[in-house]
This record gives sequence, C-alpha cells and structure tokens, in this order.
Amino acid sequence: MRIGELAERAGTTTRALRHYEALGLLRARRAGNGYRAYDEQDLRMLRQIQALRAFGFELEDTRPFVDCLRAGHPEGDSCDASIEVYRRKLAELDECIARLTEVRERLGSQLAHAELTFAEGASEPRCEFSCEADEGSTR
Amino acid sequence: MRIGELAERAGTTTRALRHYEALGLLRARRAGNGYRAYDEQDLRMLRQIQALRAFGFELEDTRPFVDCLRAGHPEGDSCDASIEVYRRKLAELDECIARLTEVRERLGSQLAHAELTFAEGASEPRCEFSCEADEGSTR
DNA sequence: GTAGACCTTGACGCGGACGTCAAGGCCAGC
DNA sequence: GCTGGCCTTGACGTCCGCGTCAAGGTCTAC
Repeated sequence: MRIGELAERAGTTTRALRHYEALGLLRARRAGNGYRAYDEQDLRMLRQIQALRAFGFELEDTRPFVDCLRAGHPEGDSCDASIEVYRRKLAELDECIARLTEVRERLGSQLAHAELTFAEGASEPRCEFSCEADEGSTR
Repeated sequence: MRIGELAERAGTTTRALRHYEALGLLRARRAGNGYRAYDEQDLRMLRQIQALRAFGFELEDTRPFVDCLRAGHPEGDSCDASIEVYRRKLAELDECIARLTEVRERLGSQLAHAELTFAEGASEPRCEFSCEADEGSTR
C-alpha cells in the first residue's frame, strides 16, 4: 500500500510516516515510480510505535521494539533491548511521579498558607507538567 | 546593581534576565549609560520566579506572582490572581500524576508479561497491544 | 489531453526557555 | 592610550514531533 493508505489505516499522517523514515525508524521499499510501498508488517511496526508513543515514549525509545519486530520476533517486546527500555521507562516514571507528588504537596501547603490571608475563586485543570526525566510531557 | 551581579547573586544567567525583560516579566530601569540597573526588590521578584519555575511553572504563570510583589504586597502569593494560579496548577498536577500513574501500571504489566513470555522463549498471542488510549502525547 | 488525486523532496514554522555567538559601546586600571 | 571586563542589541541554534506550504512528478478517469 502507499503512504496515504497506511496513514489512514493507522490514524496518523503521511508527514509522520515520512518523519519516521527520515529517522530510519520505519523505512519503506520503493515502487518503480518512486512511491513508498508499505506492507502489513510495516503497519504492525507503525502500530507498535503508536502504542509506545501513547505511553509517552520518545521515538528513539521505540526503535528497539520496531527493530525487534523487523527481526522477525513475535512481539516488539520479545527482545532484551526492548525489555531494557521498559525497565528504564518504568524507573523514569516512578521518579517522575515521585517528584510531581512532592511538588504537589509543597504547592498544596503553599496554597493553604496563602489562603489564610485571602478570599477565593475557581478554575480548571489542564496537565502540562513535564518531568525532567521526561515521561508524560503532555501537550 | 548591574545584570551580571544580579545573575550571580541569584544563580542564573544574564541571558535569562534579558529574556525575562523581553517578556515584560522583570523590567529593569536603565542607568545613564544604558546599562540595566536592578535593586533588591528585583532580586526578590527574580527569586519568586525561580521558586515557581522549580515547581514546574511556566514563565507566564509566574507573572501574577511577580506583579503581586511589584504592587507592594508582602508575598508573591498575597493576591487573588496568584492563588488562582496555585489552584489551577494543583489541578494540573493531580491530573498529570493520575495519568502517569495509570501509564506506569499499564507499562508495568506490559513488562511483566513480556518478561514472562520472553523467559519461556515462547510467543503467545497477546491481545492486540495497540492499546490506543489516546492519553498522553499530542493534543 | 486534461483535471485532479495522489505522490515526491525540500525547507521553514511552532512552542519554551533560554544558549551562544557577533559586533560594538562603556568604563576602570595601568 | 590601551587592555580587559563588563555591558548593549540583535539574531540564529537547540530539542521534538511533527504541521504546513511549495514546486513539481505520476497515475487514473473521463
């Protein structure tokens, strides 16, 4: 299939696919006319990338998983390198959550203290904290 | 004092200070020769900015606090606008922590499963792992 | 043979908080 | 007068994951 079809089937954009190829992450073979040609295996790798991105993985960190699939393994995480990334990410997440939790508490008491001398109001959420360890940058 | 001294006393850089001024966040008066001139009050506002940045605040979100100080209030959070930002940030933090915690758990079980099947050298058809919960990433 | 839907590469834009030159002005000390 | 250290205003670079043109090639349908 061509790039447009793959993008549509995976719910992404052709720009993203070209970006992945530029990174050497998801390389396509070329048809005679120069068009990129993808197959079901590529779709599979793409879905792997998307699943990990949803977890907050950076593209580089999805590479071992994609490589693992390309090497013929049954799953993207059927390889040591992938497992290692899982572990690292978990550690980063733990650290990140701990850090945010501490900030949350300090900020909470800060607010409590400030409110002692003040009136009130209201507002709404919208997460955009990003850990230095870089986990769940939301945006 | 001049920009270099302020930067050093606060443990930041002259570039950051110029950046704050460009944003209208920490404006300096000018000496006869065009040099920026700061006083102790400015140092105070700067420290307020730094304290909030350490909490993960964006520069724009520190503005109410700085303005509050500049208006002569005893603390940066002695104003309604600041309190409101506190509340919004707390809500953001809560949402963020909740999101990361969920990701952490999903990732944890993903790892557990991968380790299991990998250790057994077997491959089991795991439920389509494109858990496309459009949580983090782009928005 | 022509419209139009697809594809190609190239390259700039964005957002945040600055880092890092570059070219030049100002001032103290020797 | 000169060196050196401070300061000034630009303005581009960085990191990330693409978005968004732009100019042009390719293929299908009518």
